[in-house]
Amino acid sequence: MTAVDEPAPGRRERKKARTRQALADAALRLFLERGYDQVGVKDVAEAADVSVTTLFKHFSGKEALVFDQDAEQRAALIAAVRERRPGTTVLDALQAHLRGLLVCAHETPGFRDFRELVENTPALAEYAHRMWLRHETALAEALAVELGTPADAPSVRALAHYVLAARQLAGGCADPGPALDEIFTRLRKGWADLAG
Amino acid sequence: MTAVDEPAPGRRERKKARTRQALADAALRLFLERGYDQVGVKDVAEAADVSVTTLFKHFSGKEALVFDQDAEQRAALIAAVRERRPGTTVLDALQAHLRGLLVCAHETPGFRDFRELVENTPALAEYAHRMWLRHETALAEALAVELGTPADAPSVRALAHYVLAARQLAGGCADPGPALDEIFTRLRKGWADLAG
DNA sequence: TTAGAAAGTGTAGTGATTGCACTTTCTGAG
DNA sequence: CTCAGAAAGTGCAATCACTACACTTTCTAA
Repeated sequence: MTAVDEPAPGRRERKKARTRQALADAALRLFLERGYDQVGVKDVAEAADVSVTTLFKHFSGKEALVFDQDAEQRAALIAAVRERRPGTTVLDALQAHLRGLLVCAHETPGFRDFRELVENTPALAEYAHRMWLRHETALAEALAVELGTPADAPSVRALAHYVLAARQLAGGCADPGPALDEIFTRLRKGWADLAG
Repeated sequence: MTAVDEPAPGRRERKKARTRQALADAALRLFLERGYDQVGVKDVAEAADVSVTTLFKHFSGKEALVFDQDAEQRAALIAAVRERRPGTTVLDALQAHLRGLLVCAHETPGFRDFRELVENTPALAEYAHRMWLRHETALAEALAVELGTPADAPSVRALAHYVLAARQLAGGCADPGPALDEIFTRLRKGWADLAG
């Protein structure tokens, strides 16, 4: 939805993107087939028909091969806050957004296997978690703007962190939906003076 | 403070403990001197006068060399909840405990350098964080006992997680003390029905 | 047209971590 | 006391992610 880069694709850029995609695809396929630990970066590179050196020019590490969505994820999160329906509180908007993510992960057929792979591979689970929590600062800034407070206020940073953490917290429960509701209800009480 | 293991030390156990300690000491010294990344496990092993293989029989990885306090840390956390002064709420007790940790890390001269080392070394910072968050389940159980709720209730798990996260949250602020107070005030509001 | 940036390659290396086969050192039952 | 075996320690070779380097092959843009 946020397409701002089509001014001069150039053959070069196209090839580059193609290689990158080939790597990501090969990686996901192999990981799902054999398991993360049973696949070496060498295998991925070979499957994508490039050298290992090239692989590392495109991705910062083995885990990064599976998470190419960082930017989109963050953009969606911030958009959920900034472009919420008028009259909606930020917490309502965030709750809805997180619910969407949970549903997507749990019910979309394609995401199922991916989700399982990540959850059953400690290295990947951690990486995903780290990556997700890295949105904390961005979210805190967005919240600060909406609430009219400084972005480095402890209460705002904490709220941002707690909202993000709510995802894993709810996701780890037997029944994620109600769990998410409960957590957000409590957050609303605690932050009633800032976000209703 | 929790000494329950003196039944049959045996020369063997003693030597084992000594080797372990020698490794931990050598590691901390070298890391502080040269920096974590500038020291190889080989160097540590040599400094402690054992083989690299032996080092890995004692510690699960390079990072673990610096964190030998996992069990004590958890015990202290749980104790802060279970052995709190009568009439004190669990959140009061936890807040006091966390404040103690912050003060200790910031003012005790010996801990200063250690703290800095950990914070300036991504690998260590992450490891410490992971390790700390691993107390979540234990804390949730302790809380559940005190509050008379099931340990896997989302609200309890979330509270445990949020309390633990409060440490880093406050520690990252310019003025940790007030930040901690503010966060706990909000948590108390949100969880008023469970922990006053 | 051509200089140079950018993509890609192969080789060789480092550093953490593991497996294996082995020696040494204690401990506990007989 | 002694001896079998568990546990601690050793050395070596290998794996695996990742990096540095020096090089070739495109493309692009002035």
